[in-house]
Amino acid sequence: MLNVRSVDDLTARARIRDAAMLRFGRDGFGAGLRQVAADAGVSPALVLHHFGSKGGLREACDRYVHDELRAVKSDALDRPAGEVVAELAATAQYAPLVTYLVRVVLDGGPGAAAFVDGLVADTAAYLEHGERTGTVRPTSDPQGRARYVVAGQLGLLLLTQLEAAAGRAPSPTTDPAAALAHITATTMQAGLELFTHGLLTDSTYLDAWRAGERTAPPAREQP
Amino acid sequence: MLNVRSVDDLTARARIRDAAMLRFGRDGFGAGLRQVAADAGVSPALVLHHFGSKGGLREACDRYVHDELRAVKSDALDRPAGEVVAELAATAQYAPLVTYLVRVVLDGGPGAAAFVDGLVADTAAYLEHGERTGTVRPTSDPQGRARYVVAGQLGLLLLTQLEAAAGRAPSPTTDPAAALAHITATTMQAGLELFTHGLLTDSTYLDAWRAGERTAPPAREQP
DNA sequence: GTCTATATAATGATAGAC
DNA sequence: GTCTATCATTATATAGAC
Repeated sequence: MLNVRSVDDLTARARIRDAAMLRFGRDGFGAGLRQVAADAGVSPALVLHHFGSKGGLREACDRYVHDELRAVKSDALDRPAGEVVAELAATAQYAPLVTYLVRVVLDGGPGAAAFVDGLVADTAAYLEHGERTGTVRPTSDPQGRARYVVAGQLGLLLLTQLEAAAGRAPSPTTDPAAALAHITATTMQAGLELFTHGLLTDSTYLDAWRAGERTAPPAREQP
Repeated sequence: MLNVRSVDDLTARARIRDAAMLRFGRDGFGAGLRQVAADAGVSPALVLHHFGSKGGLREACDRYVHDELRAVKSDALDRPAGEVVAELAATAQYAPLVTYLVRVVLDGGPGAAAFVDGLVADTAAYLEHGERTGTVRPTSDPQGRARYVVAGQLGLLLLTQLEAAAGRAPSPTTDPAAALAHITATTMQAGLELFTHGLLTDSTYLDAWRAGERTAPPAREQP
């Protein structure tokens, strides 16, 4: 686990960084330095004194998240990445960190692809471990499957954020625990069913795909 | 189908709108009016003359996409929404429209939630149709399942965009057909396997979840 | 309808006092 | 380290000529 610290005994630099993560996470990287400074209770000039430029501030946030995440990951090597992230997101202390991370992915910068690559690799490793212990089915395309699983989790995160923004679900930044409970309540059942039994009743589509290899599926009149 | 029109015989207003959709879709809504005007080959002032404000321009783009999509949808009522979107995305003429749509969702405005709601509803209806015809398994949570499927497709779209931005995959805006082919090649097999057989070997997790109802899954030592 | 020129506000960034 | 004051640039938006 990481250091649990009170809010007051942070250096101004750390306070600015935290404020930036929260503000960028909520509003995107279009948010202004003045806003970040106000959130941190300092002058705009101090932000640039500590981080040089807006880009520097952003990089500092990226580095911080990266380091924290690596610490958490080494603490949870045998668990699925999605679950660890979900647990983090439900912890008030780490929720802004996850929100920021989602924003980085949504923003689509160069760091985003690398981060997602890491998620896919972790997931692939975890699924392979499941295969060895017999709980996960073997697959002909481990990488593709891991990609699919990660994509699903990212999409779910995106959906949750949209619904929170529309006021239809608890906000992950305001009430992280409630937000996770909401995701769980609305998707766990369906997700487990899908992962247990699949969606289709038989393998005609899969067989057709395998037969035609790289051809479009028989799309026109059935799923 | 919709009107096929040449590029030249568009009114300036339409040319500006198209340029805006493309630019906003590529760069996000932070893109400036000057850039849009330059893309359309007009002066910045003309953009505001026609649309009043940047917000007005954005609303015009939203309306246009909404109308086009409704026309396409009425033309493909019995097909899965994801497939229709994928087909559109692969058509050079409509690719910018899809790119813009993805941007709207990523931006997370009020229209985004409504649009996703529509996708979920369509998917739920389509899956129910599949249940009736016997190709899709019944579920205890149709809405949740539709949400899950839509989330997966959104996540896949997001992943594709990230990889394209990182230069590791063909760009959906530059070469739409190649981009779709790439998605298909990298995920269709794994997706079909997942939808046909699921991911888990047995129903212990599902059973445990159903028994505990609304409790967290037995996460610690297996998927 | 379309332009040039301009107003006004906000942005990131700098200089220098304390 | 932290501030106030200010700069240069860009943003959206307006006024008015053609």
